[in-house]
Amino acid sequence: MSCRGGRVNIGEIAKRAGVSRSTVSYALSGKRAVSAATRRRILQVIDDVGYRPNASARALAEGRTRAIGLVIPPAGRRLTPIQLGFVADVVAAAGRRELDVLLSPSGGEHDRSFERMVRGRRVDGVILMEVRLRDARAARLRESGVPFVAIGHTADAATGYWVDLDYQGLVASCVRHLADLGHREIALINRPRELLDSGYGPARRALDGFEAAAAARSLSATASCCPDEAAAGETFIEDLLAARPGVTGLVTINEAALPGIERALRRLGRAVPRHISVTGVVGRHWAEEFHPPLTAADVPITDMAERAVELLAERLAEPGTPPRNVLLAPPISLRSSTAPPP
Amino acid sequence: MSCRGGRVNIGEIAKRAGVSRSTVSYALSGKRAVSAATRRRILQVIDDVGYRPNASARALAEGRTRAIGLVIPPAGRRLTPIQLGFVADVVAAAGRRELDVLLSPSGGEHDRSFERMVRGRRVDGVILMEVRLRDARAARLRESGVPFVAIGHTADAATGYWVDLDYQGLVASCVRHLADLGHREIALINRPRELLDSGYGPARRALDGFEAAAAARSLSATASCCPDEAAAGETFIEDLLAARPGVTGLVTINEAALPGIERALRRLGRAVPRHISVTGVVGRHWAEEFHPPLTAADVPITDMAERAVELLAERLAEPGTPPRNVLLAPPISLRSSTAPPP
DNA sequence: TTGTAGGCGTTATCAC
DNA sequence: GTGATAACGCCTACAA
Repeated sequence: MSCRGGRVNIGEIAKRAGVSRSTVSYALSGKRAVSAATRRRILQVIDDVGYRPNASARALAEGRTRAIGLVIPPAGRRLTPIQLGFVADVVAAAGRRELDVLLSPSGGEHDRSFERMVRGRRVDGVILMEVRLRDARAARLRESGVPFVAIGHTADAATGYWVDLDYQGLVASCVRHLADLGHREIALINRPRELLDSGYGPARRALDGFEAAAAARSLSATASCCPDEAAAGETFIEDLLAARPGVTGLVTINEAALPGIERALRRLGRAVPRHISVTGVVGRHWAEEFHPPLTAADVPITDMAERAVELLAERLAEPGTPPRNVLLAPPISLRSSTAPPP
Repeated sequence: MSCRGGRVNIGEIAKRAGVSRSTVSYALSGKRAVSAATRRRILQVIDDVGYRPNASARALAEGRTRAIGLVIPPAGRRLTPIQLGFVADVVAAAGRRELDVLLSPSGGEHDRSFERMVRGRRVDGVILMEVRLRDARAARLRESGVPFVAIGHTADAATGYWVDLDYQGLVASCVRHLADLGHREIALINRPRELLDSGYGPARRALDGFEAAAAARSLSATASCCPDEAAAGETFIEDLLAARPGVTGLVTINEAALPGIERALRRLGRAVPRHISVTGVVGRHWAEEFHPPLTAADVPITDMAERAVELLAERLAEPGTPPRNVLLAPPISLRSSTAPPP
């Protein structure tokens, strides 16, 4: 294809190929038969001048943009590596389906871009990250009639499209794993309190799963929240072990606190897994960086991104179909951070 | 504004307000005087039905999309937290200017989305992350005539718009800082070798700055590359100190290796900064998470994002102006990881 | 197999 | 101050 990316439009191609504009259009879309000869000629010209249909014009005519929106938490709140990897994976998955991705931070009061996307029909559908049990953005999308897939589910789970991780089941599995090893006193290191209080699903359900499983096995269990930071993880462990020195098993869904947890345990002379076992649900990368590598359920972000895009694409293709959703429960990868208590 | 986000277009608003479509348009854009009364009436209707101009139609008519593209490194290569924070910051900065952001991974062979963006006129301009000294994507944009701002500069620095960090100067400052403290034997921990070899500017210029400054102060200096991973940082330190036990000063621009560096130093019994000093150029977060907090130049991602969007917006507004660029040199934040050598 | 023509929703140029 | 009306570039009946 040549250099001049100038102002070539379909009419120009038609003229050069000696056909009508519709023929060019059909040669490209394949929605009507075009003789092999003309098609070849047209494609040749297109390749020569480096033509590509104008996306805006196409969107206007077709009534769809071939783009999806990805609503991310606002920039202020630092994104966790998991969330950020997810963004990249969504873009990749969408790209495979010839969909472009428009990013919109939201949740703060900069919902301007959110509104632009939604009302301005800039996108055909939306993937909504980090959904709360009751979520204003989800409500907004619903009332605007914009198809969307939520990452995490809302309170009315049955009525929408979503992809989520089975935090409840996974955390319960972790608890049972510890119980099976003989642990009697365990603790949950949850995400920050604000998240839990605002009805953030994973935090909520992790807590539920933890408490239920601990009760079922009659373990002595404490659950508390911890800010998403290494430093916070450090003081968390100090405080925890000061208050409850008998704890021998830790379950965490707070990956960002992990480095601090590791540091504190080492400093306090608690070897993992000899003195204390650690497990939970965290990004694979974090599990592997922990010392010793963490026995944990790895958050399958690439899967989640792929499924979310798939669901959305499906929903766009077949608007009528009943809601579908996906609850992922990745296996717990056995590494070396758990063992029987001392 | 009301709920029905349906198919309202400007004609519908015009009808309800009892005016022509153009009047509605002008009431919104302000490009023509509209009497206070009609304007009020129109805005009232718009607010009632929740109308927003269709972005595609507007783009087609105006000849610009009010969207910019952000070209990120492909998903495969894990994005560093700095890069990821940058994405969020760009989106925020663009949002402030009523610009939407389209994401496109590139560099791998998924250049389809890149081409879609560029040739399909989906965006008015592009921000190109992580530019190489000689960069195919930059060349492509240039020949397509798409305005862009590069993060990092290409070999022909003078001819383009870019925003970059003065790695050369910053690393040199770090070296001089160590020299001033009395260090005589230092080492540079650079980004991965592939990046250096492929002409990745920061790696290249960090090396240059390091060698020049070390030579100027007649320090004994080694520079090597290290993969972007904690584990790699760990073995890096082991190898380095085995080979050159006399090293007392470390300069790094590899933030991802930092946790490993910290672990290795601790395990080898080298206290920071008593036995060994550490400094460099890394994301603020990483500097603060290091123990003890790192004396280092903090990569000013928010600034860089803001300036990049600003430059691009300017370039879009005034196509004729000569290239502008910004070389940021943030101060080195004094924390507590450097001291005179033992 | 191919061409003609109308429409998608805006903005912008004329008139009045 | 305001209203018609022609682009913008593409898609897609409807004809031929």
